Amino acid sequence: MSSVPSPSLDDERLTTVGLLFESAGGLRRLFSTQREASGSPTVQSFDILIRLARTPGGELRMSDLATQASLTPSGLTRAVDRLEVQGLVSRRTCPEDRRGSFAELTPAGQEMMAASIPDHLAQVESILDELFTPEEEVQLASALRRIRDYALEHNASSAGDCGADDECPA
Amino acid sequence: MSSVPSPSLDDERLTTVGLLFESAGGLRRLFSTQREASGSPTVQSFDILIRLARTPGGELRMSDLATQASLTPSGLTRAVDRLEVQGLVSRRTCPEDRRGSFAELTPAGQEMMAASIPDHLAQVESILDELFTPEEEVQLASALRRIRDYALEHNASSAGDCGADDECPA
DNA sequence: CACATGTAGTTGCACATGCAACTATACGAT
DNA sequence: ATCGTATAGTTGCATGTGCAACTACATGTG
Repeated sequence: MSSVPSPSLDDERLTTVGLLFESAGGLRRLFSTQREASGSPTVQSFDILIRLARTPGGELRMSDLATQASLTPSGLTRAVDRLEVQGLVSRRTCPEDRRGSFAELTPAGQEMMAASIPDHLAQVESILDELFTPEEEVQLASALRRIRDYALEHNASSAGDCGADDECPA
Repeated sequence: MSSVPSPSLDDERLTTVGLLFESAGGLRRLFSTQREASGSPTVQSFDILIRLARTPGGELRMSDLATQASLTPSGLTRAVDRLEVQGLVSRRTCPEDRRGSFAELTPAGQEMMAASIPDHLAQVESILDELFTPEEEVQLASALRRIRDYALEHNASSAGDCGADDECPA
């Protein structure tokens, strides 16, 4: 019991999980590099901005945004603070529930995203096209969605609600 | 051009990338929660420890470890510092290249991992078994591996070498 | 209505991380 | 041998993040 017996240490499952972290981290870094070159916002900012841009109404509740961006409420507050200082995002108090706020892109934020997204999309497409067939892409997305939903459910704070971006087009 | 025209904003590719980040982040949080309960080390520490534990010789070059853990050399130095203070890891200067160091588990670190891994593995298995068929699991691992390798190659610093854990059993 | 309980978001503080600059060692050319 | 360049790893500094405590509002119960 004193020398790691490596019984199932090389279990494929651990590898899979390790790969998930590595691939996400690696991709994040990759985007980061490319983004620096473009003078665009930081990756974590971009991750927030793009989720706002992709939301039909252009605005999202702080808590939903936090979930989607894998941030705690605290982390999101600061992140939105920064974006607000940069003039890319603004807060709007929710009329029906005055505790809550919406975050929405300002016109400047919309312009910024309109300018940044094409490059990002091109990079993403280039990567996925090189690595996967369309069919594999669908399978991958499906698998990842299952993991995300599982995590959402089990990290559960206000689960069951509507934490998912893609399932919640309304 | 001033109002995000959402031309291809809902492109499935962006969703896939978003899902990758969300699933990794969600899973990380999930492990974090469970780990807290067990009094085990932090998730990021655990990520480092498990990669050491799973390496045949039980030791890894700092730079390789940094790559695998998605950390910069700087970040890894601090992380290993902390683990060294806790007595779980020790540094060993590489005899052939006195610039480099190996990080290796101390006996205490080995015990800690031997105690922690079963729980972790059980959790991972429970998740994967619930979400995927064995076949899907293989496909997922393959897809993630391709992404990781792509990122490794294109983030390239000392690529071509041997940055991958699974391909490099030696 | 008054009060207890729950939820959305924000702030203090501690910590982990990245970037840039630095040290020490290795490798190649003259 | 000596020098110049490249690589492995470490440190100063600034920043981003999480946790816990807090405020403001909402909702249910008497």
